[in-house]
Amino acid sequence: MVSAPSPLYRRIYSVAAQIPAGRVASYGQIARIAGCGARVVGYAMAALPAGGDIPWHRVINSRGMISPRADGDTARQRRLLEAEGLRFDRAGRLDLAAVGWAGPAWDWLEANGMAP
DNA sequence: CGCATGACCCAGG
DNA sequence: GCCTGGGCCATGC
Repeated sequence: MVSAPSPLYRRIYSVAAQIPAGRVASYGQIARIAGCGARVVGYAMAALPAGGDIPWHRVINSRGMISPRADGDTARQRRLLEAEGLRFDRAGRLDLAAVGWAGPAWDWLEANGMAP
């Protein structure tokens, strides 16, 4: 048996579950919505059960990079994101302005009716 | 209840 | 652009 996550963790998971495919959100962004510290979001992700329905791979740090995970398998997260059409630059970073959840560039496109 | 740990963030040099 | 130090706060022993 597995013990149920705390209410705070469920809020964090609930927020993460709403990130659309093809976009990413930072820990701090989720933390602000869930009402907790950014560090707690990372802690919640580390405690996430494998095989769940939470798109944990769409959660990255504020620099647009994949944070070193407890499992150490950052390559898997990168493959999952690339499978959704995301592109990493030479430094292994994503363009948050373009693919960030409600990023400025995306907002501009929507405001002008140019969003896909 | 104190202490250590951690998939973070921001400001400064 | 990189590295450093401080702040953040829940969880487990």
